[in-house]
Amino acid sequence: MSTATISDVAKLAGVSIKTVSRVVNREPNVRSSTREKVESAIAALNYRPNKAARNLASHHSNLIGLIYDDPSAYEVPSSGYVIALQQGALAACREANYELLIHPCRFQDRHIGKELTELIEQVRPDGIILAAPLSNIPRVVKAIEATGTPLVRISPGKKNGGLPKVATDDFTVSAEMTRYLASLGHRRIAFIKGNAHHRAVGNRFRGYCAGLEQSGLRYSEQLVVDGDNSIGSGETAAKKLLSRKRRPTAIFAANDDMAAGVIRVADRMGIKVPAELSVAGCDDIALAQQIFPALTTINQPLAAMSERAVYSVIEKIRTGSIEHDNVIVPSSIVVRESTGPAPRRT
Amino acid sequence: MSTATISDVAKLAGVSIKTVSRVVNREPNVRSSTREKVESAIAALNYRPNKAARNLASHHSNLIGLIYDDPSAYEVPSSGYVIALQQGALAACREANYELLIHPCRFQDRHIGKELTELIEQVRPDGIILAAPLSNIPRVVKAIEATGTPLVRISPGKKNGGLPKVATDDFTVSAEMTRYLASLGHRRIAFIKGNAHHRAVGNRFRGYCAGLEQSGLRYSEQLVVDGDNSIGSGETAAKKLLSRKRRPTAIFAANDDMAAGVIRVADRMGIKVPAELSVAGCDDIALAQQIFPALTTINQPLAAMSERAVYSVIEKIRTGSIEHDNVIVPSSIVVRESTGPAPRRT
DNA sequence: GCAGGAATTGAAAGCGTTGTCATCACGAGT
DNA sequence: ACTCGTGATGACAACGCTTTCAATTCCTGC
Repeated sequence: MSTATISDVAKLAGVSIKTVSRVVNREPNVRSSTREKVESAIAALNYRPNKAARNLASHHSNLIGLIYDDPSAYEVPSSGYVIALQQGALAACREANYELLIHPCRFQDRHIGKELTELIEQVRPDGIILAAPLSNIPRVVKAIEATGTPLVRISPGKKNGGLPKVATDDFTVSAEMTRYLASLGHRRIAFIKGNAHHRAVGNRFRGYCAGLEQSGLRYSEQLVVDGDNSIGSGETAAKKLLSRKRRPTAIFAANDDMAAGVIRVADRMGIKVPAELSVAGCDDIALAQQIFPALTTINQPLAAMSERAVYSVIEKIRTGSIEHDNVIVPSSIVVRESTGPAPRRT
Repeated sequence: MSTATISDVAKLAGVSIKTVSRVVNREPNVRSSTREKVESAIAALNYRPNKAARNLASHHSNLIGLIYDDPSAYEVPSSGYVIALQQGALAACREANYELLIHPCRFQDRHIGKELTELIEQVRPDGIILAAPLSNIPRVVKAIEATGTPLVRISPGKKNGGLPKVATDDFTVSAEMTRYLASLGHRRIAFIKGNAHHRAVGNRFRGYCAGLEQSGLRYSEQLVVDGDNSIGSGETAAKKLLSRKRRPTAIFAANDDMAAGVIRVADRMGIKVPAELSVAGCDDIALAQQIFPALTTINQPLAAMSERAVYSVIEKIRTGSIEHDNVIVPSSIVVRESTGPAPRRT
């Protein structure tokens, strides 16, 4: 009884294979008595449709590709990012009866365009989810677009054509974080910018600016430093900021790694967090709750985003278009131990 | 020119489709002039074999399933484990031209057996890699075995039938770590056991015992405490050990999380690491190099193990058996900052 | 120059579905 | 009763490849 085929079922149920196919695919126009006969035959034979045959006949692969920046390319891989991404995508795929194919790749690689083209032509996924920061790399996006495969991007920084995407409102929530810091009494709130390649860096910075204004604070170039998203760059930036005569009482970094760097430097300089300095990050990576003091940050609903992205791409596959092609998933600030009231005296 | 098929290539090259098939599959007995004709036709048409058709005709799915414990089921997910696992498996799959299908699942789930059976019957992967700690759960292993799909387990604790596996020699390297600590002058080396479900916990403990003996130290029940692999349990164990009148000068924990807990507690108690207390862990997770002081630990070559596992399972698929069905991947101790010479006075 | 065997090639039959279209049965409308 | 329309069902041709086995070609040795 290795594997029953559709014709075995048809024979047992006394109908044609087409009718079995109709039942299996939940197509209409099958008398309920017939449906029952077929269903019991399916149960009796433990029949499972053969995916390969189905794919061949229907010209679909039933595969969704999830493409993301390879975390193992880095010294200290931020694997939580990928896991969350996979989790959401897997949940959606399971629900919709698709298979998920993962494809980590390195965007520094010069041949990444060709690599992706090859991959897509060989595997022929029905749809593709492209995660940040790859969703920001034009040659990556273009290579995928050129294959004609439905594509949904996650957190693409810049807008690009009418390509469907799923993102968070970095601007609004960064402003919220800034206002939160201001509400704690901080007047000198510094900002560490991130690597221009990653995420919606610009939006975070603009949110910071807006938050200052909304809190009646003046923007000062003195309080803004560049970083590149690494812990090390956070340390460098912190050293610069904290060695000023009138140092900031709060530092808001565009990602958690840089915020962790800030905390490390403050510790070395003997500056107490949060008593003398409040530190806030962005992304809520696992590290955020592992360091001491635990980091106040902005959560990044990655799983929710990838789940929505999969739903969107499936909608595109099935209907040929996407109703909401610019989904915004809400994010919020997560208050932990690294932020507190501004110190009394400066 | 949507997609060229094998007959398009055959027509252009002036041969039969069977010959094209031979060239594509690198079969022998094709005249090199013929091969060249076919190859240039393939290039001209940008032909890619259709996987679905190929799978249907050959009764293979070209899929390897990687099944592992779902990290997002935990509070603080140890995602590095999964990423490393995926990395090795992906590398091997890419090389052998297989697709990798990932399937995280929760072993606490009572229906996990049925879930896996369903998965395998529907997707029909050609082979399966089962990672620890799932590789230790009898009902999981049995469910997969029952489907008849080739299976290779990673780090199964207990032996089980002649099932092929890939593992590290936890016993030997744990003994090595213990000897290393002894060589630093430590006489009272404590051990924190791990959760009995995870990994080859017994082997680590036995390695510790052997290491003591090899160093001429006496085993003492006083120095062994139970843990459950969590940071919290490491803290609890550390409190117990460090509040003794003659406290240990070194603590070797069966995993890194517990070792991190030890360091945290030592910090709170004002015990300097490594000056007054050496701490060693096991697994070399990302956290190990992020905490301060960076943790001396035992590396776990997860990527190498999953890569070997995939090669083994493919061997099984192709030849029907596996020559080396018990691969041992070497692991070694990684000395960082958390261990040092034993303090002079006790 | 020819038998014999190995190397090379091809024709045709699947593989297990879905898609297309024809057919059939059954009521409603007249 | 008779036609029409609609819902229900089936026959059969794809889908693009591998497999099987027969046919052809090419050598080799005598």
